[in-house]
Amino acid sequence: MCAFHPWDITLDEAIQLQRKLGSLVVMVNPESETASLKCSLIAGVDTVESSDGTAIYGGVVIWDREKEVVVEQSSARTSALFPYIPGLLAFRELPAIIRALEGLERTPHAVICDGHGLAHPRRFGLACHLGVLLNISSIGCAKNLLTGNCDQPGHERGEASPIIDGNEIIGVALRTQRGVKPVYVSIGNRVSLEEAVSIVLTCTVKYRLPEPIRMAHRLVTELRRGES
DNA sequence: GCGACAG
DNA sequence: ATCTTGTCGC
Repeated sequence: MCAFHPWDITLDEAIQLQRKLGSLVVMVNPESETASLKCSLIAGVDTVESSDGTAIYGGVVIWDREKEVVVEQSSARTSALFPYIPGLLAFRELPAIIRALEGLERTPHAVICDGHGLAHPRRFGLACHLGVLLNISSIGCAKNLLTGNCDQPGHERGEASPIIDGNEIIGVALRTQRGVKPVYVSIGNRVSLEEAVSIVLTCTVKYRLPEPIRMAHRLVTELRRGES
């Protein structure tokens, strides 16, 4: 079982938990900028369901963005205890992700998540949830918007436009490659939005999605193939 | 009430 | 997420 807090809870309890933990998000990197630049180990996490939907495969890959190679990976399989509900994704995916992370020997500088961080109705998406529970730096990198609106960013790699919800900027739409759809980057925990964007950009060498996310996706998909 | 809705 | 073959392009 996972520590931290229960995962087999009701919908109302999950929402209250998000409101409670939301105040613990740290929107800056406590480490110095110079120190963060030296850290090249970035992890990506992802999950996939078993074909019958009763199990979750979680995977994590640590990517060295300087050498551009995978240096470590870990995975886990857990029972699915919570349904997929937009806004409550963390309660379905995090148990498997956390168990996968516990299998790592190295400590990455930051973890990129396949989903939102602050760009969430209650400002507490999966990336925030993971970062707060483990007290680590985390980044949300989603393929679609959940809440808020934004203009289309310029078509060149690196161009971005803010995601606005009400009167606050909750993330950015970021063009990671020329001519591809943008990804939606937001703060998870212990990073600034600027550093989150920088990390995502340095990890998108060739494709739309950050390399650590692509590798983690590949890992869990392969696990399901061989165990279903 | 109606539409939107990460993976 | 998933249903799904070929096909256009580097």
